[in-house]
Amino acid sequence: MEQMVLGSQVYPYTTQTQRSQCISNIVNQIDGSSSGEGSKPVKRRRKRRSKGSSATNDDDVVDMGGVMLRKRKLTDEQVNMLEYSFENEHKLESGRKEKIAGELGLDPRQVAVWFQNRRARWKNKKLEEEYAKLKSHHDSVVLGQCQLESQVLKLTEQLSEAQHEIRKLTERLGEMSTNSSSSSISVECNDVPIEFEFAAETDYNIPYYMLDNNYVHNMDYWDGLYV
DNA sequence: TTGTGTTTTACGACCTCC
DNA sequence: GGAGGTCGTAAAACACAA
Repeated sequence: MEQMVLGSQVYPYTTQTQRSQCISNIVNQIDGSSSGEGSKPVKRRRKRRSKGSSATNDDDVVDMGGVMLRKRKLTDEQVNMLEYSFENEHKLESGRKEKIAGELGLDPRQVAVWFQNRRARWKNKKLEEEYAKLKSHHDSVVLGQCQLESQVLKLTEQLSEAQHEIRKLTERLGEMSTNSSSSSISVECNDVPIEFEFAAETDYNIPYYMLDNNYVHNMDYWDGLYV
């Protein structure tokens, strides 16, 4: 394993990629320490730990040219405890933060950051759940709409066929009425009994139709509406 | 081994509340 | 004004395919 040294700090690396990252980290460190506190507000360079140093416990808090780099990965136990605490209360007041930090051996700032990130993850999850719920509802509405549209199509076809039948019957009745003295005639269309009544002392060419004992439409009115 | 995508930790900027 | 919140993002850590 190769290594680079900056002051008392050692940056180990094994690959060219890691070497480049070591260089990048060192350059960043130098930039950070050399960029003095100028008159205008300067963005402070973020404290990052070096790629080479594996970090799992408090021993990983190292001094990098005056910048303290803390451990990155929390232990499973710490995360479990934080999760448990988060389930009880998503907000983190000062006293609770200090208490958790003390119990877990963490910096209060780390606890605060962990809660901030955890809230963000929780919010994202909630949004995803909400989206899934809305999408499911939307899909079922669309499906219902499709079913209704197909039903409308089917009924429209049936209506058209019925109108066609009625028109043919009317033509036949027109011919028959000239030879008949009856004021009504009963026929069947598609197994549906239809009774035609001719209004007395009125125009024989404008009949009313009874379907299931209900007057439904005048032919011209129907044609005007649906054809 | 390396490139790449995802997750986790950490921070800066800005906002709100007391 | 300070504490603590969100938001956006950097960068390390990690997982995994090629």
